[in-house]
Formats: sequence, structure tokens, C-alpha cells
Amino acid sequence: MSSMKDVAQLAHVSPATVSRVLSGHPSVKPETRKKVLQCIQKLNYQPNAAARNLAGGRTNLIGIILPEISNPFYSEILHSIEEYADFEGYNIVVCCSRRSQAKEKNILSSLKARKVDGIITVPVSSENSRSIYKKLEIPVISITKKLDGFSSVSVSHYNAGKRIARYLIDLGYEQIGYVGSASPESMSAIKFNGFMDYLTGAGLEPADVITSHTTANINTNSIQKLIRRYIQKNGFHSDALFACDDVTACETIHALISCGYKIPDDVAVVGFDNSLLARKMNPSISSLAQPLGEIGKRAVELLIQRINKETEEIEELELRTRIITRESSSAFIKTDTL
Amino acid sequence: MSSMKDVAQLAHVSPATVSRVLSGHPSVKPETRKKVLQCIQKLNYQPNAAARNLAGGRTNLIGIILPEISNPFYSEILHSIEEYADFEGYNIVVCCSRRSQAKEKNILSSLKARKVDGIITVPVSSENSRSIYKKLEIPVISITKKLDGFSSVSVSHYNAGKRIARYLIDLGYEQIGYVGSASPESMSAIKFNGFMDYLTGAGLEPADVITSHTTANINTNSIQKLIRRYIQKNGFHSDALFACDDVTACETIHALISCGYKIPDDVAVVGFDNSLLARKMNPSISSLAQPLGEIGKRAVELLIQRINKETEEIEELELRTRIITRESSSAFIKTDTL
DNA sequence: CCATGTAATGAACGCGCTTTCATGTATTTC
DNA sequence: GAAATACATGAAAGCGCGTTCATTACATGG
Repeated sequence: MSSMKDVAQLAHVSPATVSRVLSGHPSVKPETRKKVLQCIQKLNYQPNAAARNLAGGRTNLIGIILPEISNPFYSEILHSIEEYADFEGYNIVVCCSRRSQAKEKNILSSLKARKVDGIITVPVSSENSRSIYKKLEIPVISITKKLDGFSSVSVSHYNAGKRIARYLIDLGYEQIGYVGSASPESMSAIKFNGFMDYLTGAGLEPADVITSHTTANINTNSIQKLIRRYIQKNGFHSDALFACDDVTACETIHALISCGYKIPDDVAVVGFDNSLLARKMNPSISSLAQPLGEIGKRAVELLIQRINKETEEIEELELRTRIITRESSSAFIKTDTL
Repeated sequence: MSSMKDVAQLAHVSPATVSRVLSGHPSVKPETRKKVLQCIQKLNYQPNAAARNLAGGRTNLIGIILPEISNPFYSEILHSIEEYADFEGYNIVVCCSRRSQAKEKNILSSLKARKVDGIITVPVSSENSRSIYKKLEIPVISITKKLDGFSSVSVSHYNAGKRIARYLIDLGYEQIGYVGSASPESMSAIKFNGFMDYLTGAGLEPADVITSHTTANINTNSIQKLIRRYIQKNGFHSDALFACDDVTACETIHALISCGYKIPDDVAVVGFDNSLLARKMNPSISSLAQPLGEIGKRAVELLIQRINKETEEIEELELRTRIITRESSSAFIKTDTL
């Protein structure tokens, strides 16, 4: 691997001049610049990132911290982060917190040792995580959740919950229920609050509220069992259901079908996340879509602004959501429509 | 951020001794070691990764090159790579080639500049990519595909194709067809070959062969249209279908249902990948599972062996696949079974 | 008691780069 | 035409660490 010195020798200039050419310094004679660039080409020279960083520069590295990485929701965000970061000349080092505070802490210290220019994170806990991020002295953008004292990019889950309630009411349903997690740690509780507030604001009581305190696990059928048990015990009174995420919606539909209900004729179901599952299920699932691509892109944008010290202000971006109507909430939508 | 010098001063030793403590050098008096470790604690000292690397050490960084990152297939592999790499003390920098040779080349040069210790890659092309990887002089493991001259971790798509044919024949089907991509660039063509070879070996002709030259896109319904058009034109003769991947299987099922066929009573369908989709669809889809977690883990293992120069041999690992039976190929499996 | 060996440590160099600071040359100004 | 200014470049000092080599102190053997 050739170094700057090699280039300098070949071009009969000093290493300093090569460095100036590389960094686009103005006071280099055009002919010198040209000569140096040629030599760089010829030697296939590439500056050593470590040396560059050590000498006081950037790493052009940003750290990404996600709770899971195989979850389609996060992997889609990751995808757009990678795309935009790459576009801006940054590489990403991806870490998985597994929702563990301890892991998060380890990750942060290794990212700090790596001197990443900035961090985009889904903090494990909105409260407890705050202080460890604070004393990091590295630009941080929180995504998906707000993090007190930091810029963030997210959607309002409260408004989204309201929105789904309104959507179902506007569709003419009157017996509206909820299925999903109600654990205060998860965002679902907030969706549920918005949902309920709109419902009661419209003078309605929820027809069924089927909650569990664990998040829907992609690999089990716990939700199906939950629903069957609920129906056995309490009966079923809804003509429309809000499921707190697409996996839950999917499981819900399976359970309802197996109990003899027709979707959407007997019961309409709306999910949350607009994941692949929602698009491909049979019946396909109406779902509230978060702008995942935009979340990633905006996060990178905000982060780079901070890295370049173009701003000091804390910006809490709330992106718009939209509801995608599919078969599960409309008898008129047919399979071959997306 | 405190440096080694600070620690050295506080502990009344030289930086060299601190370095020795850090690297576990044997010739440090236990009491000295203890004192130094205390000072490291006290100052919350963390070695600077860049300096470390520059001074001739490892980066503890491995580069990952994937064609897509939001595809569940790859994101699950990525997940296990991250997990195992983290366990071994490595961070990963994740790059997306978007199946472009040019991009792949750029990525490689940036990874080289970063001095990553090794690379795990899904090469864009098994043939053309070879030479650029060769002149990299960095340990490389290819996953999912073989790459001539490098160790790899993959499954035999040919055998998998055979296996599916055998599976369907053993189940008693006789009119067996194929749906999916046939582009020679994709792995599907190889699956198809294995599938056909077994079929003809068993004295059977394929009942229907429905191919397109584009890969199934997650966001369109092109496969559904393809199938309907095929049936209109040629009729439909299969009692079992092999779909080259789960997305295709899913679309196929949608199309068949809309044409009035019952799954699996009229037609059985087997997919490939055993993705979330296969598990959650209605009906759930039988599918050939690749051991995604193991692919990631083994790749990291092989790579680290190479990084540590424990071996020079090229190892082409072929992992075992298995077929997961679900509703789409068995009338006896019910919804609530995984 | 001197020679040789061993254990523990420090001094100093270099990894490849960025960035002052100093130097030298060409251009401008009165 | 001398002084002041701008421009182009080089020399050299670190950035924080690993590592080699030298040094010291002490133990061992004859």
C-alpha cells in the first residue's frame, strides 16, 4: 500500500502539498495539483483512514444502534440510513443493543473509542439512556423515539392512534376494538392512548380491548392464543379492530378466521407499520405506514448538520404517517391491488 | 478524553508500561499492573482505536457487503454476523452493493482505506468480482455464493432444488410444476436445474414451468399477473408447485386462489427461504429453510481464523437445508402450528 | 566477588497524516 | 527601486499508540 510520501516523491513535492491537494486547499498551483493527482492515480493511492483521523480529522464513520436488526421495520430504516450516509461519504458501523441497557453502554464506549463522528440510535430507554448519551460528547440523533436533550426523528404514535380511530369511525364502524401490547415501555401504549382518546371524544366505548404485556414475538403464536382465549371467555363484540402492529394484525386475522369470522365482512382489521406482511398477507392488511425511508434520511441529514456544526439547536422532527387501505378493511379492494 | 500518557502519569509509570498492561504482556509486575488498571478505571480511559491501528495493530473492524439490506433474508444473516462479531470483539461496517459492480468496487476501496481486518461479502458476480477481491490482500469470506479462490459459506441450491422435487414426489404428487425466475445470474436457475434433474430422474415431466427473467420484486404484483396470464393461455396442469422463493410462493398462492384453486387441496405450493412471510401467510407456506443464523456465524468464524492466520486453506462450507412443512403442502397442518 | 542471566521498566522511534510556521519567490505599491 | 504584500511550498511538530532497544536492579552460578 503506497503512502503519501510515495506520492510526494513521485510528484517531486512535499507530503504537505499532497495533503493540500487532497483536502482541496486553495493555495496550490493548478499545475502542481494536476501533477499530484496524476501520481495519486498512478500509484492507486488511498489515504489511510486511521492516520487521517489520528491527525485530527474526521473518521467519516457514524455509529448506528438498533434494538434488533432482522426486524423488517428496523432493517428498512437501516437501509435508508446506509444509502444516504454512503451518499454523503460516510460509512456506518452497525450495532445491536438487544434492548439491553448494559449492551447499549458497551456499544457507546466502543463507538467512542472508534471516534465515530456521530451516532444515530434507537435508545433502549427514553429516560435511563439519556445520561450516558449526554456525557458522550458526540453528536447523537435519536430515531423512532424522542430522547430528551437530543434531536430526534420519529412519528407521533399518539396521533397515529387517533388517526386509526378516526379512520375506522369514518368508515362507518361503531364497535371498535383494540388488540396488542399495553406495556408502558412500548410505543403501543401511546398508540392506544391516542386511539382511546379519539374514540371517547367521538362518544364511543371500545368494543373489545385485548391486551398482553409482552410485545408480539415474531416466532410464536401467543397472540392467536390470547385472542381465542379472550373470545371464549368474553365473547366478541367488535366489527373493527386496531392491531398495534402488523405481526399482531396478522395473528389476529388468523385467529379470527379460525373462529369463523370473515375479514373484512364480519370484522375489519387495521395494522401498524405497513410491513411486507401487511402487503402480502391473505387477506392483505390495511396498515398505518411510517415513512421509514424518510426517517433514515432525515436522521442522517440532521446528524451531518450537527457534525458540521451548522446548528446547535435541538430539533424534534415528527414525520407524517398515512394509512394504507387494503383488503382487511375494505370489501372492495381486491387481492391484486397493492 | 484522556490518553495513555495521562494514565501513565497518574500511575507514575511510563506509557510503555500502560501499553503492556493493556496488551497483557507477561513481564509486568502484578502490583504495577494493578495500579495501572486502577488509574485506567479512574480516568475512564479508552485506547484510541485510530492510534492503535496506526501503530500497527488490528482495527477489530470487519466489512460486510450485502446486495440489499432490507431484504429479510440478508438482514437475518446480518443479524447473526453482528451477534457473533460482537462476541468476538469486532465491530462491523455495513455496506450495500445494490448488485452493482461499480458500487462494489468503491466499497472495497473504502474498506481497504479503513484497514478493516477482513470482509464478509455476497459478491455481485461470481466471475467478475473475483479479480477485484483478489488484489485486495485482505481476508475475504464469500457467503451465499461461492467465489473462486476464497472460502465461502453457502448452501447447495442445486441440491435444494432436488430436495424439493423429492419432497413433492414423496408426498405423492405427480403433476409438479415450477414458478419463478430463470435468469442465469440468479441462484434460482440453479435451484431449477436441481429440481428438473430430480424430476426427470424420477421419470417425470414438469407439469407447468412458469418463468420470468426478472427477480420477484417485493413491491409489485408482477408474479401474480404472470401466473394469471400463463393460466389463461396454457391452462394449468399441476397439483404441486415449487416457487423459487417465498415472495414468489406468496404471490403464486394469491393468484391461484383468485383463479379459484384451493391450497393445498387443489394445488400444493412449496417456497424457498422460510422467511417471515412463509410462516405468517394464510395459508402458511411450506418452505425450504437455509440456516441463515449459521451462515453468519460460520462466516465470522472462518474469517477470524484467517485474520489470525490460523489457516491458509480455502474452505467451501456447504450447510444443510431443511424443508419446513406448513399448510400449503399439507391439508393436515392447521393454522396455529408454526 | 565477578560474570552472566533474568525480570521490570523507560526512552525513543515510527505508523501516515494534518497543520502551523517559516521560507522563498513573484507581484504590487508609493 | 525599495518596501510591503500575496502566493506557493517545504520543514517539522504532533495525533496516541505499539514496539524495539537500552537500562537498571536483582538473583544465580562458579
